[in-house]
Amino acid sequence: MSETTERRVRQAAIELFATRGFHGTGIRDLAEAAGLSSATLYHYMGTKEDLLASIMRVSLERVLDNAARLLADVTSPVERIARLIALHVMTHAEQKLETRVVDGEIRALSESRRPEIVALRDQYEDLWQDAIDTGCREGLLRTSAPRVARLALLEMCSGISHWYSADGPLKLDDLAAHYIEMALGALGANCSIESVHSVVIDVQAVTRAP
Amino acid sequence: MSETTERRVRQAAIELFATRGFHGTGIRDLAEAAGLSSATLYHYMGTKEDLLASIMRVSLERVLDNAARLLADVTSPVERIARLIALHVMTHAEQKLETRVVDGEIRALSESRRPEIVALRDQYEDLWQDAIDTGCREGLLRTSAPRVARLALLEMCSGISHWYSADGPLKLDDLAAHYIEMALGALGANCSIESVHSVVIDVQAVTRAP
Amino acid sequence: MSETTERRVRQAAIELFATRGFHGTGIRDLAEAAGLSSATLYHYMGTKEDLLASIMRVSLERVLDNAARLLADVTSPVERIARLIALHVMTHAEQKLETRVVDGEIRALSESRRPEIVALRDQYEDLWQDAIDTGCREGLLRTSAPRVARLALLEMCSGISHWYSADGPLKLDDLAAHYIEMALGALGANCSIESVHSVVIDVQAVTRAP
Amino acid sequence: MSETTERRVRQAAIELFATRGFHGTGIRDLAEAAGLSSATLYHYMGTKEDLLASIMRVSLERVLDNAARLLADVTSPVERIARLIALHVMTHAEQKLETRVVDGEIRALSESRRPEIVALRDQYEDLWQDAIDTGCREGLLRTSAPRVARLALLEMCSGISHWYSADGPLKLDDLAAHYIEMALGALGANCSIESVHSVVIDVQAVTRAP
DNA sequence: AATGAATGAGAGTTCATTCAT
DNA sequence: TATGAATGAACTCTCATTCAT
Repeated sequence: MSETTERRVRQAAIELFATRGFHGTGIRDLAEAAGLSSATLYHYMGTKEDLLASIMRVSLERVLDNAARLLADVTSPVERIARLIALHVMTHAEQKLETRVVDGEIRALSESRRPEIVALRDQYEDLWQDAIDTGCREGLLRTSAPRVARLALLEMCSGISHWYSADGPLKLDDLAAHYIEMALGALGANCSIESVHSVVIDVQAVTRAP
Repeated sequence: MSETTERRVRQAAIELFATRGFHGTGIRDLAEAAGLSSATLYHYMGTKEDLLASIMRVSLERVLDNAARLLADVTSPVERIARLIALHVMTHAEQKLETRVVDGEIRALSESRRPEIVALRDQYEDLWQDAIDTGCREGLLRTSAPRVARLALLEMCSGISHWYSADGPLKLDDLAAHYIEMALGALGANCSIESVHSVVIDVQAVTRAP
Repeated sequence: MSETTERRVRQAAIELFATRGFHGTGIRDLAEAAGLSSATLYHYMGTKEDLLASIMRVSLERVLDNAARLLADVTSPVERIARLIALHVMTHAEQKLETRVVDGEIRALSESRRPEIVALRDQYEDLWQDAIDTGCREGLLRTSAPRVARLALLEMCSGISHWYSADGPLKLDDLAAHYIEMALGALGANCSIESVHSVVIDVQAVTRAP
Repeated sequence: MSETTERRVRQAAIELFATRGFHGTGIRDLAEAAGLSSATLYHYMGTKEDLLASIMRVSLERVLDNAARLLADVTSPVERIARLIALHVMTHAEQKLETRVVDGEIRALSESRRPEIVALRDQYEDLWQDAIDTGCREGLLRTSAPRVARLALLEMCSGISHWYSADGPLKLDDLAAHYIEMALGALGANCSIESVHSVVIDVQAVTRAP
């Protein structure tokens, strides 16, 4: 099974699922975008839903892996949040199509498929929740409803996938720094991170590691 | 043409489009949810896309109207932002299904239909942008990228439509206040709104007016 | 739902399933034979398999009903067998296509559908077995393996559905009489049925009753 | 071309065609059952239909050959019939899958392929017809419609392929004897075959000869 | 106001088969 | 000998929509 053709199929699916939605994407659209006949498509995937689930799984597992590496040995909850924000923003900017699929098409999964993906997503969001809760407990953050804060910040940071462009006026590291500042401001942290930018650089190191 | 039947159709559409997406909703699903045959459906709507566009238009025009009434005579940019946030949050909580359709299904509109709706949405978002820009100009807000701030805050506040429940532990007015605080924190405003709650009350008054 | 159109669909299905087999019959063949588009077909049936199962169920229930009426008040096992044979032969001649479907396409049913139909078939075949067993017990029949006899006779009589033609040289009542003689001969019964033909006439009366 | 692999393919085809039917069997099912890829399959067969026709041809030629050897030098029509019955029953029991394919899938052959196979089958059935006709002419059999008798008996004896099991309570030679008795009974022959069992033994000798 | 009947187009998926390697 | 890759055609079934009643 040609590795590169499979990648082409996945890439085509990511692009189409992201822009037209899963249900808005026909198998023939997919085939055309991948430069294959619709029958050949089925050499490289199971069902259309299999393909969707696989895209989601890979994406979520990658971000979970990156998060684990970024948070290892970091104890300060504010620093942990900052890193999560930077990772999230940069992931949602650099894989904007993929993340839109992950964030937006979970409802398209069948009842039997959904739990696996939702579990991965929850596992990731728990990292956020834990960091926020700890920060509150230690008096470093001020928010009256930590759960709401998590939801609000996740949505805020995910949104970048809807408009980010590498050609835009702001460099991605500046954007990430900006989001860190906004988020910490929203959480009532006195933004005393020595260097917001050093966080961004650490994230870049991890996400570009082999 | 029975007024209430039409409302039932629209309500069914809002529910299904919100939960399954436009392309994920069949005309037969719609008919069943409205308690009609699929043929009868066409007495109360044009095409499926007409119905979607109409739902969006009505929703956007309502929020624009509410915003206009809320901002009339309010000059303080911080107060204006606070009011927009409260309106947005409360609208996205109380009409969570409808707003999910408006926010999430624009891509399902055909090229010819989209501009009208996008124009309404842009008109609404411009209110936010203007308030933020003014606040920055007057030194009341501190944000290095006002456009990014607008996008981030809109996403953050819209997100409530994905999880809000009237049965939840937080009352909506508390939630709105919380969002105002988070947003102003993100914008670097010293949250010197005398009474965040009075804003919320004003919004409630306007959105419940005839 | 037009009664006659539905009948046309069923009749087309019976003809095609009988001559080409269930898997050899496409939904488009079916539609064409019924004079409908393939989409319209689905107004008159569920799935293709639903249609098959329904055809089988109706056919088996009809023959069970006829058998019950024919055997009521008949105690002589030889007479019972004779009646079952006549009914079977005449049914397999007059509904030769339908019976070929019932006899030959059970394997095409899905695992979940098959039990219901098989149960009906078994119920019918039990009537044969009971009559044969009783005849043996009472010394009226001579066969060393009653179960084998039942299987052999059923196959023998069912076969008529593969070649019977109303235009053939033998009238159906003569054929039925012939089969009764062969079967009773095979069972070692001295064919002392006073009048084989009276049995045939009784069967005709029952199968043509409302 | 590995002899044994080809045999595996044929055996897989026989099993699947017999249990699911020709049209119900996919080329991939076939490949899987034979332990090959579907492409490799085509080294060992022509088209799917070629394979079916070949299976039928081989089977029919074998039974014709066996019949010829069994009937050589046998002049008594009753003895000839008995031998044909025993051969038929034993063949349909020992090659139950193969014979089900031959008997049941002729309709799956294309118009151009069918005549050849039908000719072989007719050649075989003519042996039966001739024996029955001769028996009638010589007054040894009593049947009013010899053609019907042939059809009925063939069906009766073929049926064994649908239920025979080597593990069943009856040994095959007893079964064959039973069928001979039933058939001769049906034909009105006073079953004065000195030894039905000697017929069975002769058949076994012939069918197991090289 | 309401619907059964109808349909062309298209959905996702599998078909039998070929061919370069 | 064996197979991954490929495909046009076909599969069953659903789509959004129309129309006569």
